[in-house]
Amino acid sequence: MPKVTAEHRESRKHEIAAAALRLFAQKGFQATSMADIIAESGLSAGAIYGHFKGKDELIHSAISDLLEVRLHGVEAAGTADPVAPGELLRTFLDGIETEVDDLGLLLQVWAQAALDVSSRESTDRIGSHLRRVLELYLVDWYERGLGMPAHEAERTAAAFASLYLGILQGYVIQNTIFESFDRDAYLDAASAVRPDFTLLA
Amino acid sequence: MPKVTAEHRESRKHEIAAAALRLFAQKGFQATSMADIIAESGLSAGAIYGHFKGKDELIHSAISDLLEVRLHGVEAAGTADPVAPGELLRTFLDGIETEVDDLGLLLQVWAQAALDVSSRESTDRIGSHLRRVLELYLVDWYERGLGMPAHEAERTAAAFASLYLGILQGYVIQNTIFESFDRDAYLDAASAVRPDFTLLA
DNA sequence: CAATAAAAAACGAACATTCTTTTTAGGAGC
DNA sequence: GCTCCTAAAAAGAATGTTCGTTTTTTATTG
Repeated sequence: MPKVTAEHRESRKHEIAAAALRLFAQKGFQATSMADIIAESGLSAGAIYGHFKGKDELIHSAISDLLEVRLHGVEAAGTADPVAPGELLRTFLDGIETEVDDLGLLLQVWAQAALDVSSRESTDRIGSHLRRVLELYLVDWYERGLGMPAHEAERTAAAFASLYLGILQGYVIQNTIFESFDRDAYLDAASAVRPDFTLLA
Repeated sequence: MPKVTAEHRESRKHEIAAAALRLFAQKGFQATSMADIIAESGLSAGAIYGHFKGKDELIHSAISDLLEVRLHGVEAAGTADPVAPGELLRTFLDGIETEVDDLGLLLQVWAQAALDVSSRESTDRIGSHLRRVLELYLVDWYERGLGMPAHEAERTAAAFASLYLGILQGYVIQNTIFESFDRDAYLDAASAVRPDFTLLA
């Protein structure tokens, strides 16, 4: 009686998903055919369908893999010293750019999230998590870095976490689409953002 | 109903493109079939193919229409008094949300722009234009609203225009994907952004 | 240690759809 | 007569999926 290590089976799934993601970054989800994925993975149709019920499941699984990686990258963070928002953004982006080899892939994921509920829930979950982590860093910075009172630091951080997340998303879009995008200038501007606390009361 | 004038022919094209855009917002570009578009437009296959060489041309034409509308909305702006950035963003978003009935459509366009050069060029052109307009408003605000010296106002505006554009893009993404997105909080935070001029020297 | 049996994984040609596009013949308004 | 359209059919290509077969892997037995 043969025994199958569940790990090996899982890693094969991730292998296929990784091959699929490479194509998704180039052609998008729908324009990537099963034949493409079969060729890129170096396997056969039957092999793929042994691991995934169909193309939809493969897409969702690939997206999950991608976002999960992102999530672990964020978890790994955490420092003793408060970090300035500008540096924080740079760290996040460095992480993303090493994990995701083509940032354009994120645009595909967001577009897909706009179309079906399941993708949207995954993306929402990871995005919200990312926002929370950002918020914690900001509280730390406003409190220990700028010397703000605790409850004021929390209020400001809560308000600005979404905004910084938006700035990150804007970076991804412009970096992918705009030919003459100046990453450093963008991040310099992001670093020069100061909350006007009087307006957040 | 049918007329002979070239305008009517053009307006019929826009009609078809508008019908297509409605579907693209729901299902994305590739998953929308010609049969879908034919049904939604209320016309026949022959009519559609009389106006467009094929699906690709229809997609690009529809995207162009969408972005062109956006461009005109921006052009229409221009006020005597300097406008605070926060209010500026609200005005822009109001414009976008009335012109584009489903913001998710923008996510589809950005994803498409990541995939093919032609879409990317269109999107880049419109985006850059939008950025320039933003920049002009910002110069005005920094100079006349905040009383900054001209050349400093220009430098600051140049640096921050991309950032504000990114904030807008982040709004679109989060508004589309995040279930519990708080639009007002996001825009309030955006309004509370103050450039730290010392960091932009 | 080899031989073997059984199960899992992989193959890949074939299949049934679905899709885009073209073509047909005809009708309505100017 | 000219243009724009309809309705339907169908060609031709591409797609997702299935399934009978073959290969590889694994545990057990002689």
